[in-house]
Amino acid sequence: MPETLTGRDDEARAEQVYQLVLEGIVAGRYEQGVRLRERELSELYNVSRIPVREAIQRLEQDGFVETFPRRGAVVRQLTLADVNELFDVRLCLETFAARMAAVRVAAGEPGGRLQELLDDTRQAIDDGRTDDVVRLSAAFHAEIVRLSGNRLLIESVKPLFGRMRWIFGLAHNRSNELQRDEHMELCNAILGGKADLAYTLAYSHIELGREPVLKGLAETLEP
Amino acid sequence: MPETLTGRDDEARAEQVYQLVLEGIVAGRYEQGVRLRERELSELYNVSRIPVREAIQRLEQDGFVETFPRRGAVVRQLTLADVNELFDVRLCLETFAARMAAVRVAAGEPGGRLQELLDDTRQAIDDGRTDDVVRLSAAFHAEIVRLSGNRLLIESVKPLFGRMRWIFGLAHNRSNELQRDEHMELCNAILGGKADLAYTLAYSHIELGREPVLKGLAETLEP
DNA sequence: ACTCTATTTTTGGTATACAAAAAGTCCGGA
DNA sequence: TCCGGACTTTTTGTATACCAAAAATAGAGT
Repeated sequence: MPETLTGRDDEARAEQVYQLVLEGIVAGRYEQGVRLRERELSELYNVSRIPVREAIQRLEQDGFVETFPRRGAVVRQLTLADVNELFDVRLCLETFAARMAAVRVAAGEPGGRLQELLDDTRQAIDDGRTDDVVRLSAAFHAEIVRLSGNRLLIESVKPLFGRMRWIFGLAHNRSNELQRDEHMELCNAILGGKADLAYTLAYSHIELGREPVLKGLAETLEP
Repeated sequence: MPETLTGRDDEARAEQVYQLVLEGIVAGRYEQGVRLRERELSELYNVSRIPVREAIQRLEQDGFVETFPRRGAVVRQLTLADVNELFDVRLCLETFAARMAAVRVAAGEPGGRLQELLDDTRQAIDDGRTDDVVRLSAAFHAEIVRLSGNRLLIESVKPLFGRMRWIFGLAHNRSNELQRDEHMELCNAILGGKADLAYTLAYSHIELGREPVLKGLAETLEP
């Protein structure tokens, strides 16, 4: 097992445990429905139960596990309804973020790393680095939210992005090329300060992602 | 001090500590900027540090305290920017909830306790029970979100409502009468299945609440 | 008054213990 | 064989005691 708290352990233990377990869940090493026992994890990662509890608590907030009183934590079972709900909430928040980002850019705020992320994605696609494409794509969405300037929005969206990452691990997505094109259009709208256009483009871009993910997940769920 | 874990303490200690501290913050007993020391709280409430830590962690997620590594938790300082951000995110999520609630009612789902809450508010206003009016008003908003049927949305909105309660404790609101009229219109739109109208009414109702709260808070912040 | 140092507090973490609730196991009877 | 209840084991939630290291505070010297 490659997952031990190696090297400098002067970092926050709870944070490390959180990351490791999260990685395990997203990568599918912890299958859905599996119980996460405190002692088990604390022995596996060589920490006491306290950081483990803290990590589990955070995993629960972020929607990866479900806990039951006196029964502990279980890796959540993702349903199609969950995915639909996730896309609906993303539509609410990310379209607003796109509009606000455009408004702020129009008002003179810097455009952040938007263009840069887009260029990097281009490179990653050309090089066939699929993992990087996914990561950069997610970073693009996160950057838009960051550009909205609304800290509460950023905070509210964070758990949604975590879930997206998880879902993408289970259900593959549509063409990276198509997505990048949409990102480019959206990027131009935001950097051009065109708020309504940014809103519309963000809406259709997110909505276009729904069906493929639902289909992909449906296959994984019922083989 | 009336705040000790009295009676049957067979309930979750962490939950009780959370509630008690939260109550203290909302009621203004813990002023903004005050440090929340683990030992202090554990002695005050007669529990060990573990439930206290868990409670503080949850208070942080819900936006009531801020924690700094090795320095612990501090009651957050609410700024006007925070209030604006909160209203913006509420506009995103609650208007969507109102629309969805109307759609679902139109599709035959039950209308929940919406009408009932409205009637109770009427009574509370007539009786001059101001606290109940505020509580019922908040419950009305929560009920709309619940009727949206989106569990992720419900979850995402919960911390926002907690913050609203806090803010209303600091800055008083506009006329209960006016608000109730708006609630009534919104209720009718939802129960009538008029999705677009529900959306519009929810939007203006929330937006109308912004200025008074900002003004009220500005006075409290700078006396 | 102001800065630098020494002392005390406080956090984040470990280890251990224990009651009570779940979960798991076993056994006898239909 | 299958079922249901009694018994045993696990696991959580919490308490207590303790520690290193960082932060806050007090103190001393200029």
